[in-house]
Amino acid sequence: MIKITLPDNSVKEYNNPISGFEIAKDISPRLAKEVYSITVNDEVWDLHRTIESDSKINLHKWDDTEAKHAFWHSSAHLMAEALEVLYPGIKLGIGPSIENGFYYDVDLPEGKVISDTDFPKIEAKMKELAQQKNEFIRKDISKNEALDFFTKKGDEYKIELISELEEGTITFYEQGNFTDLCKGPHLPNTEKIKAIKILSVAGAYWRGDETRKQLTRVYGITFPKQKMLEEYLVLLEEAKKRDHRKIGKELELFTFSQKVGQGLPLWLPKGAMLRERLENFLKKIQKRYGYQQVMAPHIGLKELWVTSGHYAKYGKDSFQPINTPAEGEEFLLKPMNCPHHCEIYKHKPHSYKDLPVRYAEFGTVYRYEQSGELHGLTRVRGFTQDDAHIFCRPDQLKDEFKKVMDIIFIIFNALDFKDFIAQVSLRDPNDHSKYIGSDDNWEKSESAILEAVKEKDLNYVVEYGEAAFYGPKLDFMVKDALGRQWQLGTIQVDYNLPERFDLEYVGADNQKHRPVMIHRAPFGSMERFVAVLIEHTAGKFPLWLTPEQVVVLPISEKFNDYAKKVLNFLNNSDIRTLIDDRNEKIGKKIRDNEMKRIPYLLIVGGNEAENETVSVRKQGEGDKGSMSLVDFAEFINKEVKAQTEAYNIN
RNA sequence: GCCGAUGUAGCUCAGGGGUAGAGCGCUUCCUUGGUAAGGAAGAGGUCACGGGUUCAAUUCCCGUCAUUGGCUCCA
Repeated sequence: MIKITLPDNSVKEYNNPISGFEIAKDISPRLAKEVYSITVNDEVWDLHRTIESDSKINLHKWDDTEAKHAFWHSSAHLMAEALEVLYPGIKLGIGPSIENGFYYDVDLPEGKVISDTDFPKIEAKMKELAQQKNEFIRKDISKNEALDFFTKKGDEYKIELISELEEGTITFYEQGNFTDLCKGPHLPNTEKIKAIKILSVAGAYWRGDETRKQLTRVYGITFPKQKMLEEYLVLLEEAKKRDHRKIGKELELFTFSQKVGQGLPLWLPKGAMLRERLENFLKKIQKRYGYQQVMAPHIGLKELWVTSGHYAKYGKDSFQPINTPAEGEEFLLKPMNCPHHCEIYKHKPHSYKDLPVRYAEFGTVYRYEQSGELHGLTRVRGFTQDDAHIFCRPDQLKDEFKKVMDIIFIIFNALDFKDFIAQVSLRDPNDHSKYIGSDDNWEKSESAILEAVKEKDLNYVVEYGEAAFYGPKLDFMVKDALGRQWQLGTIQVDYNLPERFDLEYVGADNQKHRPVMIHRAPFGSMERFVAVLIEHTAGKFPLWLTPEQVVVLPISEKFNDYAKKVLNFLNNSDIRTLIDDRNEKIGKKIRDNEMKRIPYLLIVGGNEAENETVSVRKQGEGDKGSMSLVDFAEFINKEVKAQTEAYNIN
C-alpha cells in the first residue's frame, strides 16, 4: 500500500507503485492532459517515473515553473537531436531551460555556422522529430559506461562533465536516436511540443570561461499550443515598443554620434530637461538628509589614481593618460569620483563631532567599456553618477547605511519601481585574494550591511564573490522592457580608500582615527536610470517629469495675443507651459506624435478668445471640453495634486 | 574583446550588377480660421567608410567603423 499525499493534504492510497501520470489520470483525465511534471518529496521528477513508497506530491501544470522547466529542457534535447541530424559531427555542450525558453551550446563541425536563415530548417526538423512521439527514457548508468559512450561519440564536452560527476548519480535520457547526459526531469514524450521557434544564435564560452573555446549557443522557445507561441511573440513585439532606444529617439531625448564616439550619449534639450528634473528631485531630498554639494574636475593626475589603487587595477583597460606639454605629467579621465572627494575631505582636519560628512556631486565619469558591452543608455562610456560619499565614524556606519536606503526607497516609491531586486554582494568566501583591505574590516562592513537590510525588513538576496574589490555592497536591480536586469541604486562600504588616502578625524580621546566611507548612488547613473524609467513608463512620464506639461496652441496668428494672455495666467502656477506659435501647422504633428509627451494641450482661438475660455485636451483621454481660465487653473491644480500624491514626491 | 545579424532620405523601411523608391516628416501654396483636417507642388541620399572583382558596384567579395542579439566583463 502506497500513500500519496496531495498538496491539499488529502491522501490517496494505491496498491502498487504508481507514476505521477497515473495519479493525475486517477484524479481527472483532463488533469492528465495538462500536467507536465511532478514534485515528489521536494524533488522534481518525470511524470512516468514510478513512485515506490509513501510520498508527498505536487503535479505541475503549465503555469508552474517546474512544468515549463521540464517542457523547455525536453525541447532543448529535441533541438539537439535535430542539430545532430542537420550538422553531423556536431558536439554538444550543455542545454538548459531558462526563464523564457531554452538554449543549447554546441560546437559545430569545422567551417559550419548557424545563422538566422537556418532557423526555419531547424524548426522544421524539430517538428518532424516531435511528431514521432518519441518517449524520453531515463537510464541510470555507471560512470565508465557513460564515459565510454561519449568517448565513442567523440564529445569531449560531455566527457569533461561526466568526469566531474560522482558514481551512482549519473543518468542518461534517450529519445528517438538521441541520448544525452541529463538528470532530468523531462516530458513523457515529444508529442506535446507543438509550437517551436528558434529565437537567436550567439557565441558563448564553454563553461563561461573566456580562455576556453567559444561555442555556438542556439536559443529557442516552445509551447504546447501554436496560439501560445503567437501570444509570446506579440508580447516580445510589445516590449520592443517600450525600448528606451526607440522611445528616446522618437521623443528626442538623446542621441549618439559616430563622430563624437561610441558609447558617448548626447542629451537633447528635452532629455536634458527630464534629467534636470530628476537631479533637482534628488538634490532636494539630499538636502533634507544633510548632504552638501561639491564639484570636482573631470581629470586628475595619474598619482591620484595610483594612490586610490584604480590605476593598478584598471589602468591598462581604461582611457589612456592625457599628456601635457610638461614632461612626464599625466592626467587620467576620472572613472569615478571618490578620489576627488577624498581630497575634498582632506582639505581640513575633522572632529568626530563633524561626522558624518556627506559630499554629493552629479559627477560625470569615463570608463572604457568593452565595445560589445555598450547598450543604448544603459551601458555607456561616459556617464553621470548621482554620486555621494559619506565619511563617518565606524559607530555611525549602520545608521548612515540605513539612511541611504531610505533615500533609495523614496525614489523608487516616487517613480513606482516596485519590481526590484535587492542584492547584497559579499566576498567570495573561498578566495580573498581578489580583495584589498584587512579581513577584520571586511567582516565589520559585511555584517553592518547585513544588519542594516535586516533592520529595514528588506527582501534581499546574497551573492558571494560579487563584492567590489574594495568593499561589500548593496545593489538594487530593475528589469528593462525585455526582462534584462540592470543595476541602478548602489550603496558600498569602503574601509580601503580612507586608508589609502590617509583620511582621519580627531576623536573624543584627542587621538586620530580612520573614518569609514560609504559610496552611494540612488539612481546609479542618470543615463541608465532614465533608460529604465523610459521603459517603465513607456515614454508616458509622470506629469512632473514631462518636458512641457501644458502647451498652448493658438489656431492662427490672430490669436497669439490671447495665447500669451493664457500663458501669463498659467505662469502664476508651478506648471511648465509653452506657447506654440507655429499655429495650425503644428496640428498634424500633435495628432501624430506630440500628444504622447504633452499631457495637456490648450487650443485657443475663435469662440475661446471671445469668451475667454480654452479648449482642453488631455493625453490619452482626448477632448476635455471648453472651460474658463479659472476653471482650467482649478482643473490642472487638481491633476497635479493627484499626480503628486500618486507618485509620493513630497 | 569574442560569436551571429544589421547599416539605403530626418524617421520607418522596400529594392537590387546598368549610378535610387514608398509612407510619415520637412518647405511653399490652396482649402478649412476649430477638435488626432483635405489637396497641389517641392527640397532632401557619395545607398556607413575604404579597398577588390567587373566594361560597369549602392548591389558580389574583403577590411574598417557604428548599431544590434548573446558570451565574457562591469571600479
